Amino acid sequence: MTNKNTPAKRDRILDAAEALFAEHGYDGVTLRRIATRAGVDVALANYHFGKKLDLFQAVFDRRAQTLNESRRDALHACQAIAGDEGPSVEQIIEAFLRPLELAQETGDEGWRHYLALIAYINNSPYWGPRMMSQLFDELVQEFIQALRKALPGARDEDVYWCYHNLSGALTLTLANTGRIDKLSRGKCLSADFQAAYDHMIPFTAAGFRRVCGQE
Amino acid sequence: MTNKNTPAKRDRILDAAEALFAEHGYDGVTLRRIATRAGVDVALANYHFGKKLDLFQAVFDRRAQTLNESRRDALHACQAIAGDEGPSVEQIIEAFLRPLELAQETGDEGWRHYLALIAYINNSPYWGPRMMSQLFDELVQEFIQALRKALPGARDEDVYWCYHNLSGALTLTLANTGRIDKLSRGKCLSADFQAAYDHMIPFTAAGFRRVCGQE
DNA sequence: TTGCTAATTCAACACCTGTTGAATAGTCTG
DNA sequence: CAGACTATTCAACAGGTGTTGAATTAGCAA
Repeated sequence: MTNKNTPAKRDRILDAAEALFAEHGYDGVTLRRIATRAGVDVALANYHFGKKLDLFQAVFDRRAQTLNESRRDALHACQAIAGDEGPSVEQIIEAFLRPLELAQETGDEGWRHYLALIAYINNSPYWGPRMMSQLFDELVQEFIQALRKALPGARDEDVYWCYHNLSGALTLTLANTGRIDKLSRGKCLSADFQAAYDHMIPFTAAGFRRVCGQE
Repeated sequence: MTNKNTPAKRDRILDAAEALFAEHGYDGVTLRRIATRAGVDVALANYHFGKKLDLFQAVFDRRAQTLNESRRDALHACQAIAGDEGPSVEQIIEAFLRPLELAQETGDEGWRHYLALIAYINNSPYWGPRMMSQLFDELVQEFIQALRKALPGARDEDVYWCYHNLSGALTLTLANTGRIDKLSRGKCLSADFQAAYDHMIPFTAAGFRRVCGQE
């Protein structure tokens, strides 16, 4: 009988690469380090995924669909409840953020690493433009569309700049650098994602309303 | 006579390293690429700065004092104008952000690269905790102190989480990834820092007020 | 068992990495 | 001019890099 306690080596490679890429970036990680962490020979990564860049892409792809689905479900759910006039800014942002919190709280470290990887890619002038759009833009546009409806009369560019601020606050949260821990001398913990979102939602919602003239 | 049109090679190394580190990160840049861009032999970086890590630190250090001074001046100036009750949240955030805009608009590309480098470091789970505090925490605490005064009765942790959101929005702006250009189909340009700050100031100020119960 | 195929390891390649010590050129002082 | 010191290049090192083809093992069908 095959041992199903430890995941297959292919998955262990993805897990190891995910964690290491998230912390050190693409160039900061060596295939040998990934292989060692996965308990596997170097050549196996190549056999399963091809070049290093393809492995990077595979890690990035793996959880994207799941994440998009739960976010889309959350958006549609709050739209269904809200009825004709549509959900409020707060409800939309909540649908945008809470699925991430849920993923982070599963006890599965993989999701935490994956979201930190997204933060790395999104903040990188090199990777950001190359990789983010292909997987996330379509859904983001849906959220922005919903926000526009919740902010009648808002100028398009204002909505985009507001989303940019939201995206930045989220990105730094996902990166999970522990800097707020030091600044606040332990009063805030960057690993406490619930607290982060509890503050981020009213913070950004108020920003949207103010900039888009709805107060 | 020595040619003072082209800067000394030592400075050219710093400039090249600054630009490349900002775009590709520490591990994504090779000393040979830096040397080539600077028009200089590989060994010269070592002669002037020692190890690669020391060069990285030297790049990070070079403009920090200048930046901190202009930010501190801006804060003290708005405090002097405001008098006893202190400046408003908007004025404090303005003092926090505008010096960056000025640096970015000098035509000197160096400052743009430097601020992108800060974004890279700040968002990195590896470098962030190791490098940000030493140069920037003292002044940041001064700003947070001013914000506390402008938000009487606010809970400390709320102020820190709000600052975290501000810091995230700023970081993504400095990274200058061009993603908002694509999302907005050209309506917004991530290179347009003035527009970014014009939106970020009211956005984050409204967030502070809402979360800290001042509305 | 014998095959067959996919999964995995082994061994090695050509190349690139950061770093260094010696050699050369440049600059200023006396 | 000689001398001294700094700045810069040259040449090379030991070790690490991604990648590959052949060899080995495991899993399963007939």
